[in-house]
Amino acid sequence: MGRGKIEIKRIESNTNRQVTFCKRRNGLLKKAYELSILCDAEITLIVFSSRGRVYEYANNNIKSTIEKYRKATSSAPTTWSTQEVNAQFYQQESKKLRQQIQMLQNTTRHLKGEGLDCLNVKELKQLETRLEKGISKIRSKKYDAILAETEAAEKRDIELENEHAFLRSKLHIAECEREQQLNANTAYNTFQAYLARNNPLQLNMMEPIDDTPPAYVPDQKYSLRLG
Amino acid sequence: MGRGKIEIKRIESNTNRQVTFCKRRNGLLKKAYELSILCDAEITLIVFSSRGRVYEYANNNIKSTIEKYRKATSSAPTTWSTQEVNAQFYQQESKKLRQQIQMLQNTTRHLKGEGLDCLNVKELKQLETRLEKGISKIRSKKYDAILAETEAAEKRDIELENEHAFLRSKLHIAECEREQQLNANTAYNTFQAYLARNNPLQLNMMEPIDDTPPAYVPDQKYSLRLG
DNA sequence: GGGCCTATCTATAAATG
DNA sequence: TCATTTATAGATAGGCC
Repeated sequence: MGRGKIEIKRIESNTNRQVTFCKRRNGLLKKAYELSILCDAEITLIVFSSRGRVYEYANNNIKSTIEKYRKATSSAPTTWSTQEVNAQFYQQESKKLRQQIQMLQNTTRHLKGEGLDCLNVKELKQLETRLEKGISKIRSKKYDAILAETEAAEKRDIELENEHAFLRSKLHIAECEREQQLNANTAYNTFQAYLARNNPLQLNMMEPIDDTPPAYVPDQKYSLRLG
Repeated sequence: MGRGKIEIKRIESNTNRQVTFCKRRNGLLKKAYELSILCDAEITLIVFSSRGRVYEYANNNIKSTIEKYRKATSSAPTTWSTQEVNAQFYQQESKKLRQQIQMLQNTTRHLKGEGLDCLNVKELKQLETRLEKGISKIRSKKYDAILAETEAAEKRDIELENEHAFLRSKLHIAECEREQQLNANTAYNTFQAYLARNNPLQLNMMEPIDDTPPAYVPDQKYSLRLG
């Protein structure tokens, strides 16, 4: 139906295919709707376009229709849905894991000395032996660990002591330098006082005096003496 | 398309509805097929007749298409199938259980004195204390068990001894009776010999002699003595 | 503007009452 | 079966990101 008859095979032209998809999809959905109404049928129609877009028609709940279809076709119950298989698998897995946990808990309880009533003398002796082995291993490991920690602490002590000594020597040097500077300053001040008392022309008295001592104090002294 | 236009509403005539269903269903399936071919679309079509018969078209695996649809529409993940919920639940359960097993195995290993490298001195000490407590409990239980077993053995000994004594006394009585009988027999034989030597009439000598002694030997003796 | 989708028009094929 | 209704091919335009 259309301007010409067409062969039922994939339409090569992208545009034509796209347009035809749109038209025929609408037609299909409409016909599905009409059939469901006219004949009281339950219909689910799912269409994926080639680019992955999804269109659907369902006159009823789509999931319930799918479930109904599953039941209707599962007379051969060999095919399980992924979810069903998963559920079963993990259910069994859980069961096994729970059993394993039971056993492990029993073992742990016994090793902690609990729930021993079900054991006889022989089993108690075996348990005791095992615990003795364990405790000896633990003590050995503890000894190693203590040794290691002690060594680490000693090493840290030594390092600290070294650093301490280094800092002390540095401080000593700094103090010495400070003292030298103080001595120098004292000499300079003495010289200034001397100038104030003995310079009749008041030379240099108006110059600002900053904290840093003049670089060549001795030269000044000498030059003054020579002058 | 047909001899007359029809209104889209449920066809009341059963026969007409049936015929229309058959025709339109085939038409729908055909159109679905054509669309899937012409436009390279993935289509699943499920139709239930009002009498419960199922018809379907799917150019691809119907289950995989349905799964694809689920995923495509599960941007609103409010509706999960029972199987999906189950699978998820048990999957999480398995995960948790596996973690629990991991922890238990670690604990057990530590209690056995294995895999201790990850522990520090404090943890090792705690472990040691715990093991010591365990071992003392086990020893106490072992002591109790040994005691119980010893007591049971002693009790059994006593019972055996009692039984032994009882048997011995019974045997003693039996031996006494036997001896008395032997003595009685000796007296009888002596008497017979006496008869043989002193009885001129050979009275009673031809009587058979059986092993069982006569019931009243003493009386015979006395009677003979008196005679 | 460009790619993708849909609507409109019309002649004709297809569906179906 | 077949008259008649419907669907739609082809071409093109409109709308939306």
